[in-house]
Amino acid sequence: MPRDRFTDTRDRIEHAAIRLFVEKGVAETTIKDIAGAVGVSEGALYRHFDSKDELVWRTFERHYVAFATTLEALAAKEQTTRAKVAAMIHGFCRAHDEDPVLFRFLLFAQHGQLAKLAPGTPTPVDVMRAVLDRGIAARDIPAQRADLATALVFGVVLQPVTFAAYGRLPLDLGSMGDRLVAAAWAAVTAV
Amino acid sequence: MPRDRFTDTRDRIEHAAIRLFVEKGVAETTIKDIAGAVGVSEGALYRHFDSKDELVWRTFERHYVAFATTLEALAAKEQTTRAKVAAMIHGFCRAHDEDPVLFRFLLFAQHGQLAKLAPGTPTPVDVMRAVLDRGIAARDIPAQRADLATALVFGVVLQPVTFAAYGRLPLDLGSMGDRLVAAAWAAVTAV
Amino acid sequence: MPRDRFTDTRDRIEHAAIRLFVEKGVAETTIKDIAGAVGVSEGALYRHFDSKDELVWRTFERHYVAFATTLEALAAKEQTTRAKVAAMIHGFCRAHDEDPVLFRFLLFAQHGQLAKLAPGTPTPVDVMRAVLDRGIAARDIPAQRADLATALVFGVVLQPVTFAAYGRLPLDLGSMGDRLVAAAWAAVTAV
Amino acid sequence: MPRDRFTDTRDRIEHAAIRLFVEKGVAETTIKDIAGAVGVSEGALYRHFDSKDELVWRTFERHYVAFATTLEALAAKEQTTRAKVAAMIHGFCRAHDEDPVLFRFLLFAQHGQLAKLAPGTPTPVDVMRAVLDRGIAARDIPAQRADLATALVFGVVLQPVTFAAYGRLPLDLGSMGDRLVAAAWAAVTAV
DNA sequence: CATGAATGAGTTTTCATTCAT
DNA sequence: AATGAATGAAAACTCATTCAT
Repeated sequence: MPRDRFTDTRDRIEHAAIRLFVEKGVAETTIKDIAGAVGVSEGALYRHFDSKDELVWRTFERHYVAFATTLEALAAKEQTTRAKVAAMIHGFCRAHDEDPVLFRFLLFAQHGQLAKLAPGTPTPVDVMRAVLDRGIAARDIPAQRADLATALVFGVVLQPVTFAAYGRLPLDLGSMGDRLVAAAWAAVTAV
Repeated sequence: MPRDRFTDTRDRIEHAAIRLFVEKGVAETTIKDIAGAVGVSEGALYRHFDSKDELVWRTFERHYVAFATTLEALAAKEQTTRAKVAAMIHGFCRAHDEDPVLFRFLLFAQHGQLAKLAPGTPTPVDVMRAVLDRGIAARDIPAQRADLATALVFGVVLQPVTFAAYGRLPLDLGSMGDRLVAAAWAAVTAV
Repeated sequence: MPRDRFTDTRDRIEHAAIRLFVEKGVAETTIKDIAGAVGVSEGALYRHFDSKDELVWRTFERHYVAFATTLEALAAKEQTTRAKVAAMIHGFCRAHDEDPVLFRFLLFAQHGQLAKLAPGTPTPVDVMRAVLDRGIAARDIPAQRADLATALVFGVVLQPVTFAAYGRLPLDLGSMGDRLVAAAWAAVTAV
Repeated sequence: MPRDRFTDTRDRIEHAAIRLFVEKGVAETTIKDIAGAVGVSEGALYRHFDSKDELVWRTFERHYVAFATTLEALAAKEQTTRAKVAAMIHGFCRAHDEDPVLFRFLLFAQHGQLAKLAPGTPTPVDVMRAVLDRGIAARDIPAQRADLATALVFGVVLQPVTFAAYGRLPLDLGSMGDRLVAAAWAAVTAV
């Protein structure tokens, strides 16, 4: 039991923290809240994280970068621009549906954290932008500012996540995947 | 006259607060920060607002409701669904360009505040949703969940705001207004 | 009353802190101790000092530099090396006798603080060393390493302070001033 | 051989602790610091010492008393007061040069520990004072307060140690031994 | 004997809010 | 109305010590 408890205390902290961060907000979540949710003392958290800031940041960065990597792999598997975009959008939906709480954390906690990313770190935005940029160069997509195209695709995908978080849409974005792909592609090509 | 000075100070407080809220986050902004930015003492703020929470809430509510009202009026002036949506999107752009900081505050600071709105209060989301819902009923827009359609339009409009906040897009959304209308309409009709 | 209390709260904090630092040690003195001794809340201290470290450092630096300046002035008034040294030693005694607690703070709290002094800052050691160095150059004192001579004079003067702190010697060093001058001079010239 | 390893670990702990105590101060040195420096776990320290306080105290007392005993033996070998004082001062220098870090620990860490010494325990100060006291009685030294004479000798010897710790003097006091003897004797006889 | 996660009591620090002037 | 020192409650963080393995 100690091994098990030991091994995943860090994970349990991260899990509980993410959930609380999404529920109440990062600043509104105290170390006491997290410790209480995990069932350990407050001091125990500091064996696993140097500070609350570090807990937030490490958690954010790890999953954020991992997600960017996942998106990149999904895009790499496809040939056409549309297929790449579709694969990535389905990747967003899958990531969301697998762990909506984590996805919301990445979406809502960005503000303070994005600036801390090391300059060259690839982000989901970068990955999408690169695909769209090449699609524009290849004339798969009408000529336009790549950043705007990226914003349109992200908006089409992420706003439903926000609506789902507020209960305005169901939690399984997967079921809307094809629709979101169609909408995003239409938005991007509607010049 | 005292009224003027009072009003003026109150406005300056609100302005400074909004700016700081957007820059650092609501929880991360202290009364001291705001007082310092305005150039008054900390205690003086309490002549104008009962509490920090009230300052946040009042500021948010006032502008949020006003913006919903503006949107409603813009939509009412138009006849067709598309024209109503277009008018509202241009309304978003205008509101953003006139005061990007305020717009970001309304967009980003929502989390804690939205739940406080009195149940019946009309929000921008409600206004847009009503127009789209009627558009679906009138077959101006293909049959679909009105909430999803609303999310798509909001996503197309608000994500560029986020990108602008991060410097990925220029601050004048107005110049992209027609493009956003086309994109939003394409997204909504791309069933 | 408010004016008075207001004006010297900072001084009262410094006074109480110095006394406690000398009595129990800097690390062993808590903010609570200091606040309790002054009769204010713990939070109140932070209006006057940014942190405990800053309280220690500011207090140390201010008095340490002031004392160096005092010594310099005392030396400047005299012509001969011996007279300069004598004046400084009497300055030490006077400073000690006027406020033994402050003097001990400067003597005992040095360890952590000395390294923080800005590179060029003149210290009592520097002042004494400069006088002795010139004395050696002028052959008023036998040729020797100026640092050693400085150490000898400081040892002769400061060790009695330590003994006084432990109750082995009376608190009025002033009464031993001439003796200390004689001893220091003898030590320095006994090559 | 458990004994050897045990002893060895214990010594390594003591060594590392002393070094850290001198570098950062006793209160500023954590059990974690010491364990890290030794390369063992934190819990392991408690096999060798009951508590941090005990570690500090035991380490201090052992070396402090041993040094007093050494001084006493050195003095006992000599006949005249001057020879006794000279032998002791050379003993100080030798002790310092053999292990400057340990010597500094005994010198600087005293504050909290001196009061814990059992009332009759002979200290270096006592040993020196006894010799000087008898020297005064025998008129080898001019009549004066024995405590002051002791302070002068200690000051002449220990201040160079402090200067060496700060890099103002070289680490081998041995080379200055005769000079320090001459200075100390001059200081004491310069009534 | 060793490990190192966990504890828990303390310590420092923050900050919205109050209040005497 | 304005001031800003002071409060007090809560937050983040530290660390000697314990304990199950």
